[in-house]
Amino acid sequence: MARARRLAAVTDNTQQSPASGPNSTPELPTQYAPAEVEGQLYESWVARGYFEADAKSPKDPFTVVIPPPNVTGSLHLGHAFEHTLIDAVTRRKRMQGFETLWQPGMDHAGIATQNVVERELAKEGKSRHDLGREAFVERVWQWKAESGGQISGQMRRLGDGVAWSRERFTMDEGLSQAVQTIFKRLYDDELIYRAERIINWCPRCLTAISDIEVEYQDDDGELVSIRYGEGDDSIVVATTRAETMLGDTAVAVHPEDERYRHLVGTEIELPLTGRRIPIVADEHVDPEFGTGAVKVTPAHDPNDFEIGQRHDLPSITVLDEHAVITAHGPFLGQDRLEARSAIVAALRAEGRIVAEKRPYTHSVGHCSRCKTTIEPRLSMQWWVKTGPLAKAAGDAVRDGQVKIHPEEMSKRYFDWVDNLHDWCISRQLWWGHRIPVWYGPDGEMVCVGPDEEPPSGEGWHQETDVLDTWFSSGLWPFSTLGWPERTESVERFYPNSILVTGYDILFFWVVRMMMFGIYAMDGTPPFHTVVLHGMVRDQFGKKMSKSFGNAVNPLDWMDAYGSDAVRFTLARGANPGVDVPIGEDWVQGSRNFANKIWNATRFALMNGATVEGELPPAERLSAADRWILSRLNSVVAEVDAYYEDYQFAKLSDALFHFAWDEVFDWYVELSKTTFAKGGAGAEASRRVLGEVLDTTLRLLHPVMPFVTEKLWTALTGRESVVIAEWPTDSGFRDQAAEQEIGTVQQLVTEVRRFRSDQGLQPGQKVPARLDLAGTALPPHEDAIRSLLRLQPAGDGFTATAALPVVGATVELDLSGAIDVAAERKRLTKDLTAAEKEVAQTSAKLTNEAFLAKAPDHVVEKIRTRKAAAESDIERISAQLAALPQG
RNA sequence: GGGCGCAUAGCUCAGCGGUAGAGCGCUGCUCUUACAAAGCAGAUGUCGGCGGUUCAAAUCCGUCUGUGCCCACCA
Repeated sequence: MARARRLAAVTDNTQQSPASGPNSTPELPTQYAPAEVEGQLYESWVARGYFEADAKSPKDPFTVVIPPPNVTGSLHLGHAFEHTLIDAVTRRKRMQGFETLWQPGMDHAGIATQNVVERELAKEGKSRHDLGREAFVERVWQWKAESGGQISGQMRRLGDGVAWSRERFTMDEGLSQAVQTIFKRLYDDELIYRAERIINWCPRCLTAISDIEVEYQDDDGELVSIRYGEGDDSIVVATTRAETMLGDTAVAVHPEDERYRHLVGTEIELPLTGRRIPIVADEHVDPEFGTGAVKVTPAHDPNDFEIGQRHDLPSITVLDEHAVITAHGPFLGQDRLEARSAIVAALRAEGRIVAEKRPYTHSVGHCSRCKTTIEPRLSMQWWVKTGPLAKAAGDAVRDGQVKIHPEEMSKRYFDWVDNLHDWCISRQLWWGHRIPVWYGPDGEMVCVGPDEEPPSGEGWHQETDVLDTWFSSGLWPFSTLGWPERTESVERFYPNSILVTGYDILFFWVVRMMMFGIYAMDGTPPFHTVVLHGMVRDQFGKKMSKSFGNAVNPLDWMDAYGSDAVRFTLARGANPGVDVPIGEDWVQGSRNFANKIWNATRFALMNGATVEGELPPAERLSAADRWILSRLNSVVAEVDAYYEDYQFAKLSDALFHFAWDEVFDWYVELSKTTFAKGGAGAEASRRVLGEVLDTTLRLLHPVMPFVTEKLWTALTGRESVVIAEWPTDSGFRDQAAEQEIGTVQQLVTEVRRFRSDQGLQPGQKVPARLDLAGTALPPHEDAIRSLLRLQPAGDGFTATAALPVVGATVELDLSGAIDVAAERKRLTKDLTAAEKEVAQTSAKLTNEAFLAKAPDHVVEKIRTRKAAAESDIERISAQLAALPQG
């Protein structure tokens, strides 16, 4: 209450010098309340169309697509992070006058979404088969409607400046056309084919998945050694997957292996089956491993499949799609794990287990969606022949058409594209783009383009498989613009300017976009620059996960501290390509920063800061004014350079320190004296303060859009900072002023230190005499006295302390005796440090080798250091001498 | 098995050849007319170990230890 009354009084005092413009009597509370500010602002930006992009605009385009979030749920902190970076970049570009398109949308996320909806159904005790394909897909669309709404609500909350009117979904009519078009084209170019191969099969999802959807983990298995054959002709194989032996069609040994050479070409009996299988020689076998003999199961192991191909072996499938044994006999109908122990038991009964099973840790593939152990399975699937596409995708980066930030990441990119296997694109799912191929009654196969009628008639039916979800997201940079139509948007906004995404989907997504973009768009890669960011982690650098309990819902933090605070924290942690730890304390810190900006702007408004009119010429400005303008322009240049290099942490930090340490802690404090004096000096400072805040708010806007909008419009009375011009460096620099203010800061800090050490309360007024002769400080005497709470030296003034500093002397009259011991201790410590510095620098400056080889500026620097240390010694000695005895 | 990276203040991280930095945390004093979500002052590091290059090394090279990630058809 008391504070509120005091504030009212202050506001009254400033009535005598009102600011011009519509905001001269601002109604800003003393604390920034994000919740009251953020909500309304976003919808007004949307309503005014700031985020929409016009393909007909004469401005240069700047395009970036959203990495489409899966419709499986809600956004997490990682999305908030990614969106903050993209939003910051696009907001700056918009302010710089580009026709800016941030393309929004979502991904249907085939297998992931199907799984989520199947789980929903399971709660009702149903499976998708109870509904049938059509009804199930309908059900997924319903889910999409709900989940998608939630996601767009979160994006609004974050402040994402996306072109909502252009929002797309990978299962849209238009995007589905794009999918069909590219499929048909690839098919006709023989870059898509159908073939029976060993694929990664998930026995729970009941679909094939691609190599990168398999996650390998070390699992504890058991290696058992089994004797095949009888007597001298027997051979012992080692395996972790005994159940697949029912499908063995050979035993392989290394061609050079002396132990088994005599057996190659012979046949032995496969236990439990009565079948006879050949022993073949194959380079793939490692004679050092196990017994040096491998059982070969072409239908259930990728390596064995290849051995089978080389030796023309049959493939016998013994596991069905659920990974249940199909081979007739005692094991029929058993699950793979059940069968494994049953078969080992049966073999033991026959005395064929020669070495007891031993623990063996090996890498086993799991479905990235449901964690079920992958079953390699021979099956008929659709493939993209990646060779030529991947070559082009690699070359585009190699020849510099596409740049990857940070550059070290391009190594990983090359490792990947240069070793790419063909891509299995068919999925045995219901949710997704159905493959546009029709089969005829006589085994015909017709690929149907988007403008063609599918064949009809007796016996024709469409392929039931759908496409891998990454097939459609690979088209995202141009399908969202209306391709395959040659729309104005395609012409204008392709290629995209940049892509911002996590390094974790470099292979999944970026490589696919590169391949498809170059292929579909006549050799033009989809973007010029790829900016890869890290993963959000908790405050200890641990991975965030629901099961570990350290996952954070970004909305909770946005509710508590505001979106700006969350965004600023994330941006401030965003060093290129590395993971970003974030903790609630840090978000609080950012909220404090927002509040600080809020209050500094309140101060400016209460004191009539203005942005109207030309900036006064340098001759009419005080040293403080020139200093802060000089610094401001340096910071503009610095922040701009950081933006061009996607150094979000650096630019945020630079702004944080400039605003808080320089503008708020010094310039604003100095200006209090100026404003109190009034006159032309105050008039000029009001304009300068307005300028500095105006520019600082613009610079901060891309990262902290809400609070800057509220304050900037209050300060300037203009429409919106969203469409304000991005600041440019005017080139104004004033070394002399920077130095002069630096001296003021040094003096003030030194005297404050003394006051603090002497146990003086911060507010306590102290009579003092200032001798500033011979320095540039006289114009700052009032400010110095005010900052240090120094009163004029009255009649009974007796100096009890004399502080020589920066060539000036400050004499203080402390009513009681000063703590001489404390001060002496302090000064002695400083003196020792200074003497050490002199010793070190002197040693360098007398070192012949150093003088001969070090560059001039380094030598000069050392000289300066030595001189500074020497003058410190002089100063401190004088202070020590001036201390009263006792 | 390959490849990449990291070890700097209590915590999380910048710096990457010329006096050790930031945020948070910590200590002390304060409601000093924008802000206690604040102000002022302060403490804190043989920059993982060992060698080497250099006038000069947290920074470059080698090596050891610890640690993280990615890739791989280890039966």
